Amino acid sequence: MREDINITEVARKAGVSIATVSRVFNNNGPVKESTRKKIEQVIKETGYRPNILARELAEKKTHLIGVITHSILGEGLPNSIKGITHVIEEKGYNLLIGNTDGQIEKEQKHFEIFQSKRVEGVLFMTRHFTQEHRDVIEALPFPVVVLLQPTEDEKISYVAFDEYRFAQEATRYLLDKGHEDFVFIGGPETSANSLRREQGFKNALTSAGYSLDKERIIHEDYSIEAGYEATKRLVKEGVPFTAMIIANDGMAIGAINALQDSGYSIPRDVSIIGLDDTALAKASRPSLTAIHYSYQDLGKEGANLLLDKIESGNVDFSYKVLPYELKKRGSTEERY
Amino acid sequence: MREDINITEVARKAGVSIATVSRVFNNNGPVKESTRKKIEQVIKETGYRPNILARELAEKKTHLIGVITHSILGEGLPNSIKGITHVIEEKGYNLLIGNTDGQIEKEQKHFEIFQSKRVEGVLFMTRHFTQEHRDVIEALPFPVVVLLQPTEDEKISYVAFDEYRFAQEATRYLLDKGHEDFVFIGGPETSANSLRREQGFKNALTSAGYSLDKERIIHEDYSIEAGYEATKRLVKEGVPFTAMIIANDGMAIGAINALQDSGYSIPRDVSIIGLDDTALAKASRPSLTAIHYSYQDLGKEGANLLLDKIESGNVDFSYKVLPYELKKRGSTEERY
DNA sequence: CTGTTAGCGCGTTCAC
DNA sequence: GTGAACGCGCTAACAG
Repeated sequence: MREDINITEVARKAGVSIATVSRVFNNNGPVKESTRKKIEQVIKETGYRPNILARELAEKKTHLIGVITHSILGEGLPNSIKGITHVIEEKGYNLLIGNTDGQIEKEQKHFEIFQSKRVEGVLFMTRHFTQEHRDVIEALPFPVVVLLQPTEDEKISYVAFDEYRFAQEATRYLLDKGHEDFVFIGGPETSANSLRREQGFKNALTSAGYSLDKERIIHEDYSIEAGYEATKRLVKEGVPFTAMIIANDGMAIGAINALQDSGYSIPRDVSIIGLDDTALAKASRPSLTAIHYSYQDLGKEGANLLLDKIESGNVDFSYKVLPYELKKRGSTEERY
Repeated sequence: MREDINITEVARKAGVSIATVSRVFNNNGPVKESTRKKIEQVIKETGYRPNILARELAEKKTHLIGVITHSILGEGLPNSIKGITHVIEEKGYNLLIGNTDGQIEKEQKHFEIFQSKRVEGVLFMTRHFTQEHRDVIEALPFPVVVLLQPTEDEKISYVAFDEYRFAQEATRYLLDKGHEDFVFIGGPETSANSLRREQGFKNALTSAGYSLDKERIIHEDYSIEAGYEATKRLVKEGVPFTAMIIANDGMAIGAINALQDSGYSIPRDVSIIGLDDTALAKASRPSLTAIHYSYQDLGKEGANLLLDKIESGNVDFSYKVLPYELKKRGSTEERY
């Protein structure tokens, strides 16, 4: 482990002033070839790297983007991060990650830390976007783009999926196939997006002239086990149904397994659509018909929007709703 | 969006000197209650947060930990990051992420960027640990802990799993059950850990007195599809086997599906063990017997080791090999 | 209790 | 071509 070295030290070793070292390292201003060589030599020998903190302090630019997220598990966030880094690293920015585990105090705390770190912008993911968030964000000295949630506000830009609409479309797809008895398994009620999916589901049914019993709407925690148990319960209680719309594919896999364990055949007896399409969907037997959307694009679009705000000082409100696609697979199509 | 404000401005508004503001904000040194109140008032009104760059420049501490990783996808990294942040955020450190996509030039580049950013230490994940890495790391002015790879060196500390041994143990488990005809599906040959698993597999067989044909060892890209196709090929070619050891659970799921599609029953006709246990393993039917190990613990242990080096200046070599467990499930046990 | 001042390491004038 | 000196915002040491 070498010692950290600074520009003064390099200048001393090369017998020049720091200004000249700076000129060489940043390749601006004229330097005699011989002194350039000598300085480059010293830089190589010492492994000198300029202290970016000092540079950034002077330039008032940190080239730092923060991401605040409620969860780093699952397929969503890693893909988003991949999309984000792809965009920002190209422009010389680095990524700082703050994980909140869904706790609102931690969200607040990370905004403060990031402000102190002088990040130039933040991409913010949360399960629920509230008035409190709006107030906090508007008081921040850097732009924020919200991911995954419409801000319902003409001020804070966002990039999101149309959760309501794709849930509606998935439901209509099964309605069109003649199904009448539906079950919806959603995520926790604290998830705004799970509620939007539920609304889309309900709307599709009611506008098709059906009414809903309470027992047909269930909330679970997104886990495979929860999907399994909930479905087992439905079977045991004798609730009649031939179609399931399930908020994520983990729970959908659980449902498939539960039904098969109970002697049902899929899709002959029950058709299932997952509103989420991860590796699990393709792995299961039958494979899961699912709504597909790209978290990587979410990250990319969010990062582009944010960089635009940072670099051109654009404070205008804008938003982007990303596309989705219904991937038809074995859980709805006979012999697919 | 508010303006960024600095300590001088706060001092001016409160009619005091910057030293007093500093004392109030950092709660050190004595300050009269009335002036404290006034300063706190101004801080609240202005939303002032100290510029950490300046502080860190003065203190020569950044509280920044870098993670350099070859992939941010899959279950491994997110879990590692969760473990890492859990440890470091408690001590006031933040996480900077650098993704290399497995490209060696990017690894080098990120080490340089991180050095410039004056990170206080780096957790380094790579597919293959080479002499070149050793040289780079030893010239760095901050400690590095390697994750996932033994450094085979008494200098660079690491935390890893015992890939060789658990592959060996998995193989022995099926040997003990009487299997004689094995197939091994590994990851890409550029992955040192995949090779270690392969060695463990081979050793178990040869030390039990069996020899290996080449065709029984296959390398694929870890995807479900690749596992499926490779297995279909084996069946088609009529290679006889009753046991499979597969490097990750994605390919194992592919294998299960391929065998079932070909009319085989698992585990009656073929037993399968995955050397990796993600959500997929429990979701499949039959569920997958797999070697389980914790990436979250990997992150935690790595972070602890690194923080120890950072905070107590401990440069001694040390390493940690994490435990694993064979989770027996349906792909090896009849009616499990 | 409170203010003044010297660095922290760098980029950037402005002279020479 | 090159160097001296200032400023970025803050902490810490010292003075009062």
